[in-house]
Amino acid sequence: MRLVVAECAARYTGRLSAHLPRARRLVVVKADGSVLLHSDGGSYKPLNWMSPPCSLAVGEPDAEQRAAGVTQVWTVQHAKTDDRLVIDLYEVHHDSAHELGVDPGLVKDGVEAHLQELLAAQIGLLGSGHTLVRREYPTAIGPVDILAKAPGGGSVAVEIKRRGDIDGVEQLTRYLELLNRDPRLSPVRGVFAAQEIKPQARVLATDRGITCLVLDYDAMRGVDDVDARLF
Amino acid sequence: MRLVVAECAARYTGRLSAHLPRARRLVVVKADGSVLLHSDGGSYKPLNWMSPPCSLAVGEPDAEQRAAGVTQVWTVQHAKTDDRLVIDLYEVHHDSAHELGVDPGLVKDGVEAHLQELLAAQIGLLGSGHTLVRREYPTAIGPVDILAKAPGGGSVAVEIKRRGDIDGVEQLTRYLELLNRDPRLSPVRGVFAAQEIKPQARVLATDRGITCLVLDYDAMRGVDDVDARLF
DNA sequence: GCTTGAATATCGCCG
DNA sequence: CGGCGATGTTCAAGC
Repeated sequence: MRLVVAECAARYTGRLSAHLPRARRLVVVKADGSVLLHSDGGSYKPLNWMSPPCSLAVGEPDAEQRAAGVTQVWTVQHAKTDDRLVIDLYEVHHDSAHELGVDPGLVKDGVEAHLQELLAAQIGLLGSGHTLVRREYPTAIGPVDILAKAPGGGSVAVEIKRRGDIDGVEQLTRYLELLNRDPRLSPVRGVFAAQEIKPQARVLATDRGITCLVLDYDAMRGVDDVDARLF
Repeated sequence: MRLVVAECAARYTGRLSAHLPRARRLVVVKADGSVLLHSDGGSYKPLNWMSPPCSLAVGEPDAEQRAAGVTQVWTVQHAKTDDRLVIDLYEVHHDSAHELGVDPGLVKDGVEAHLQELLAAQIGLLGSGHTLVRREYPTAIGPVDILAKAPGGGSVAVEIKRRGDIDGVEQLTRYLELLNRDPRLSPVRGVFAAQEIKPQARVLATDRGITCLVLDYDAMRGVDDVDARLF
């Protein structure tokens, strides 16, 4: 990522034509070639930008531009469309480059985390007599969403998804294999819990002796709200 | 505007809950207090952000965070809602501040300018036999969008708008009054061209003997593309 | 000021 | 890869 703070003007052509009069701005050049032009206010949206895939060519100003103070002309061309962003750079106040690496990305823990929280609080949904051991029960291959004790002995491992797909069943299967090696927990039964369980996932789960549990998010929130009002 | 490149992790709560695992990112703090967290890829949208109005408070990490390597904790709180973004900063690789001043902002010369360009290239849309005199034909009260020669003698003045409103008809009327005083051009007929013409504008234009011409932007672009392919 | 609709929308899911 | 819907949407125009 390259960060440039400079006096600049820009012209964009693509779906529309637009231009930015000369002003001091932040120019961000990302590793994928995309470019953002940011002012010191507004929302997260840049004044102008070019989305990837695109390429940046640094050129020389012509005589007229040079006389006006332009030191560099950047042409950012989209690889697939004819979208083009041309930036005239005047005085450059800052210019630095940074290695950032690949980003793990944003994790939205909205619904899934909330479902885990709610199911832990309403552990009886697994069946009468179950007790919570803990959420995010650690194993060598990652934490299990919920681990509970079954009333008749043995344990229950729960994998929670917003949408229950085959991947989730596979994940739970790996956990179960590991957990069942632990004599303090064994036998460990599996519960695949989700707001919506795909037919293929249900077939696979059932075939492996895993119980499917469809979670009614609104109903669970309702119970939670009632609890909250009681205390 | 402050630019920080640092190892960081973040948590956002507001309309949803989300978190960013630790990674090296760009943190932009704008003059209005808004904050952007950018990775080295993706689109112009930040991984996470806080929109203005908001305030940034820099705090100390607690013992546990300090042991994990956190050096600063930034809390960005929205002024009107309970939206909050908390950023844990680990190693800081870059930190600089820049005065940018007020930005004049983006000027969209998109559709109207493009329509003028396209109509000039497809001047036959005014009727068979018309020839272009010039775009932006200068008058004492400003340039007329397009001036053309009519096949039977006389001229045609065209006012182009994206959305044709009464104001545009008034504008064209003023131009026509002026242009008709010029014996080299007279008689000058008026054409009011727009992607969409409001009923009131159409009534006024018709009443004044001005022709209304609805422009099909996509079709005109299509013709333009065909031309481009031929050359 | 509120409401409505477009956006260089972006983003994720589903077929 | 194309289509559809949601977005912490943002943004501008109309009323």
